[in-house]
Amino acid sequence: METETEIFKKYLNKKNLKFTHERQSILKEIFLTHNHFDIESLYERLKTKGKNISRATIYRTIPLLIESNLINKAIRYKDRIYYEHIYGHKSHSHFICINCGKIIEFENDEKDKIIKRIKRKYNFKIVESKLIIRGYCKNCLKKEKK
Amino acid sequence: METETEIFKKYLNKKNLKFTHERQSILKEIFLTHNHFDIESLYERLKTKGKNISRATIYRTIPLLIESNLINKAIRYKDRIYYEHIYGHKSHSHFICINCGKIIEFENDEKDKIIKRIKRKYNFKIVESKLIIRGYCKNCLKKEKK
DNA sequence: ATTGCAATTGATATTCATTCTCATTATAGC
DNA sequence: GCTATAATGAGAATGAATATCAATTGCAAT
Ligand SMILES: [Mn+2]
Ligand SMILES: [Mn+2]
Ligand SMILES: [Zn+2]
Ligand SMILES: [Zn+2]
Repeated sequence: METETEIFKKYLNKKNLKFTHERQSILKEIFLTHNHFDIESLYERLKTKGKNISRATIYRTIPLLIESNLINKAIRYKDRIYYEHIYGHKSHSHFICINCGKIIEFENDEKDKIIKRIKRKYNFKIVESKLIIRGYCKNCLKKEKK
Repeated sequence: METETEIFKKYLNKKNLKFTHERQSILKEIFLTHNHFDIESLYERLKTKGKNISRATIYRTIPLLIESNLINKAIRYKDRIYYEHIYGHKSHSHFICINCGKIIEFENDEKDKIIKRIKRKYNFKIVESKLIIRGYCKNCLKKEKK
């Protein structure tokens, strides 16, 4: 199985783009843990580690990682986009708690069936599909009752 | 079957809010046709008809209509939110063409099944759920080939 | 009809994520 | 190392959405 770095390098090469230190640091930081992340927190995490990479560079790198099929937009919450790894992870959907922001992933093989049917029926070229559930998590419901 | 106006009035009443001319005009314009719409185009449509209602008022009225279960957020495209009627319309999902913005609605009873299962399994209180497909429509694919 | 008062409005300022600009610097192939 | 081209950082710009606030309106009680 190829490493994330190999995949990213291959992609950049194909597009005549460069594997800069900044892109390397961003890639490394993102794949350090398997968490949903947003740009601002990624920026802060890098800063903490002494990597003063500008927000602009991060914003410019994200689409490249998406194009490389390494990450994806997972969900939008409070005007921020949360991304996630997809390389090496089974496809899944998300529930997000409107109150506390907690994200729960769940399997849904049925979704792929729906997508396939729609694709056949309408002759679309599908780029992405998402099933998102918004609501209140167990914890937040408990608190509310008090 | 109650009219949209009756429903909206009832909701406003319950919340001690007022059925103003502005809110009436916005409601009327929205339910004039069954189309997905965004705030800016709604603002323009009202203007054309001599209703100079400020954007602020429209932005403030939309959440009230959502709370009344008359409309809903349908899809996000190019940084704009597109809304749609839900009152009197069967639940459905959306495909949107990334190239031309065309929206196609499709039935998906399976979605409700998924949602119910997830709800049971995790004890969520579900507020909304969406299945969205992004890609290229037939027309845009045809053009691309040339 | 008048009053009183909370709700509403419009104009404008503000916020905030994201994108753009551009002068300076780094990368990679020769 | 040299060169062409891509990339970067700093800060400005954008644009949808929200907040502010003085002036206005709706409506229920008199
Ligand atoms: Mn996930
Ligand atoms: Mn629709
Ligand atoms: Zn929660
Ligand atoms: Zn199209």
